[in-house]
Amino acid sequence: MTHEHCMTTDWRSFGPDMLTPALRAALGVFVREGYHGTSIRSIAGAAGLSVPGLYHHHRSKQAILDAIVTATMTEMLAHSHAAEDDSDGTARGRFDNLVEALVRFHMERRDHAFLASTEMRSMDPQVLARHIAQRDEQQRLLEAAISDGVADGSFVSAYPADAARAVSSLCVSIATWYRPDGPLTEDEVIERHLDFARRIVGAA
Amino acid sequence: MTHEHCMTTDWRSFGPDMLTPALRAALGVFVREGYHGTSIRSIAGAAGLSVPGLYHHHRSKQAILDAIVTATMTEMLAHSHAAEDDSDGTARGRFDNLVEALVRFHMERRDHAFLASTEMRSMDPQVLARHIAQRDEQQRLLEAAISDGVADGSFVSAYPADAARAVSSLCVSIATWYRPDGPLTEDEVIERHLDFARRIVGAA
Amino acid sequence: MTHEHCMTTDWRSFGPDMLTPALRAALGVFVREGYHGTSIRSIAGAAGLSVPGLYHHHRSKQAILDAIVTATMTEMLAHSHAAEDDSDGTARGRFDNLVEALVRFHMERRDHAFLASTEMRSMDPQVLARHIAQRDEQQRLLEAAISDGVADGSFVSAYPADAARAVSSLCVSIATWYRPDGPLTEDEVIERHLDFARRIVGAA
Amino acid sequence: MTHEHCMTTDWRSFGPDMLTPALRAALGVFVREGYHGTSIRSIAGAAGLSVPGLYHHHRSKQAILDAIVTATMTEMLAHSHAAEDDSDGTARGRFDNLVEALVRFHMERRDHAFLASTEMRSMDPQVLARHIAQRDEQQRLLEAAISDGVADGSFVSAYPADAARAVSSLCVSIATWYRPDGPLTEDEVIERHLDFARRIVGAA
DNA sequence: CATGAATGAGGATTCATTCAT
DNA sequence: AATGAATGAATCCTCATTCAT
Repeated sequence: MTHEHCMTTDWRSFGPDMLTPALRAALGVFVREGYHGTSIRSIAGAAGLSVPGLYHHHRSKQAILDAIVTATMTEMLAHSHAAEDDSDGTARGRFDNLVEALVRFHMERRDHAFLASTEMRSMDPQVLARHIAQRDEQQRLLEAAISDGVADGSFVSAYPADAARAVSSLCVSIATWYRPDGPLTEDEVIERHLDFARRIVGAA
Repeated sequence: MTHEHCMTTDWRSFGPDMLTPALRAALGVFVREGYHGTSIRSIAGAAGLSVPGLYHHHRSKQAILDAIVTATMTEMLAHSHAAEDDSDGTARGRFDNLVEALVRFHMERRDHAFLASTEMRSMDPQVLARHIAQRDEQQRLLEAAISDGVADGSFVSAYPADAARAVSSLCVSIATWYRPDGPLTEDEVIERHLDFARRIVGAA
Repeated sequence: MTHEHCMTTDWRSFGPDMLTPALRAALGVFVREGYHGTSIRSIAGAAGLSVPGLYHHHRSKQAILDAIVTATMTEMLAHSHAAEDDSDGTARGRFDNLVEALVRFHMERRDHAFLASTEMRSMDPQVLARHIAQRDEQQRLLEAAISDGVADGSFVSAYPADAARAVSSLCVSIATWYRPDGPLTEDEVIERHLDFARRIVGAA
Repeated sequence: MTHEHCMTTDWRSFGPDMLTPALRAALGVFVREGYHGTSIRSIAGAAGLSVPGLYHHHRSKQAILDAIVTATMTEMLAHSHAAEDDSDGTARGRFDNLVEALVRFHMERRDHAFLASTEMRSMDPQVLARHIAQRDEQQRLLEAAISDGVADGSFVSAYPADAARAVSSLCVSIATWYRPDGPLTEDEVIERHLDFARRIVGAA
């Protein structure tokens, strides 16, 4: 299965994110205090910048949120596409890779994913619209793999769309509780959630 | 299975919640704008009170959040206990009823549950501690049913604790997307999520 | 020396003041927190009354201050007049008694005197005017005794009015530091300040 | 008598104080209305600043009080030390200079001194502690001069510590009534209070 | 890019006071 | 006289944002 997306083989590994230091600092504060609980001054402080210095890089607080969320969703989609492209092309292969990519992303980009799923109500309409569009694209990948699997008999589900949402919700929720220094290794989390996901779709 | 809990048969039905009008108004604004995005003025406005009128009933914004969250978690636990008490006592019966109770609660008390799971970072340490204690009690009910089911062969799961968290996350996420006027009826949501939950724990 | 004032022989002894319990409670809070730093609610609390209960007795916060200050100054003047009436009528005798009365008053009615001298800037013009009138009457008693003493050679002072103010200031300042449980007994304080006062006016 | 203190010869003259315009404006309002009776808005208005403009310079209302009081006490101590250093070293010389310095300070820095002695109950514990420490240092200078004078026979007093407090109170009270446009010139006030002070300590 | 200064608008909270009961 | 409920105005302080340097 080939595609126009890059990163075909690298979707399992995560380097540093694509955020500028200022955005990374903002992310940390946003996650800890919430968007509205965060002041521009505390972002600037965390970034080691003066307030006007921060404004030199970003037009507004909302633009900072936008930049983080967009970069996050873009990276998540890139990993998902790469994972699917890297699969054997079967419904089961695509599903497994998509789930693994989602699980990995919500561990490796825990804060990013948490912010994106948690601050939707703080996004300006335009920003929110773009975010939802990207989230929906992600959702469609999963739904397609499940529907195809149901069609060819690999999966057994009476309501594939709901199953897709359930699997997706499950993966997203990982960002809520996973800690790198917690009791579970990354591989254990992947293994268990792949198991849960396969069960939800009734994989043989 | 009988118990000291009340509401033994009523756990499937939900009347109006136990919130005062002011708290109910606050809940609405909190859900729409977030705790920090909500001003006391807008709460008072939504409640049809003047600002000092609101303060007459509640000591602070945080106390309002506390009152809502505590009432919510208390009601959720009451329903869960009643559901379990109302079961046939088998692991499967207890699990089914607990899941159904959770699903119902996250539909019928969508805003309440959404707020409780979404504003943990806005809670003062003391409030947060009580919230977590109640959430943990809920989680233990589910875990016990699953573990018992695994022990007696009703369920098949290599990691019951993680399965309990997965089922719980799934139910909680319902509050994120369910709408009473959406495409799915309550009964459909219950049926499908019971199905997902049973699959996750490998019910026969 | 006889006069129309009562309490001729009792000016050395102080029973409970003439304040109602509510006013006494208010006095305590005013002294501790200052007039503007004190809320009606804290006065009501200290008095064991509800807020409307307090308003039943007193028209406003300012009326409370007025009642305390007026009662205080009236009592002080009564003691001063009684002390003078009780003297042998000589300049020296009147001066000694007046100073002793002042010193006693600023120890026995410490809070009252402290408030009266400290919250002049918080008094409404009308209240302030009455307060100043009473303070001036007090001052005149002292000045007259000193002037008479200078005239008859009992005292030696080139500027009796300034000496009167100095003696008065000295007595008033006692309310700032004197504590009943402090190192000095009342009699010691009286003895020493009588000494200082006599020296200031150059008593033989 | 030489010392490490500066201003050895200048202790009789007062230029503009060391306060910033904002602090000077605050001082005026504080003296007129009292600390608790003064709003940040009125300080900002008096200073020709917006409210946040004022906060740009000072962290809080209490910090403004602190800055004024600390500057005041520091200047008073500097003048007292300089006055003592400038004396002939005898108990009488030191006493005279200290009293003159105190009297001058309470005329030239009337508002400053009035605020410092009047708003002690409005100071936060930390601020209050520093203020008291500086006030005590001032008091010790006076006490030492008096004790030395009693020891060498220059003064006659049975209770030097109380005499020191009396002299000090007398000087402080000047800030309460002195007005530059009043009936007494500075020199007259100095002359008279030096006379009172010397009499209190029984100077020959 | 940093600094320092500035601001209108708004944040949560409390004020003195009133009134129906 | 007490209670509970209410309120307009004001409290201290912080917000996101801007501009001159």
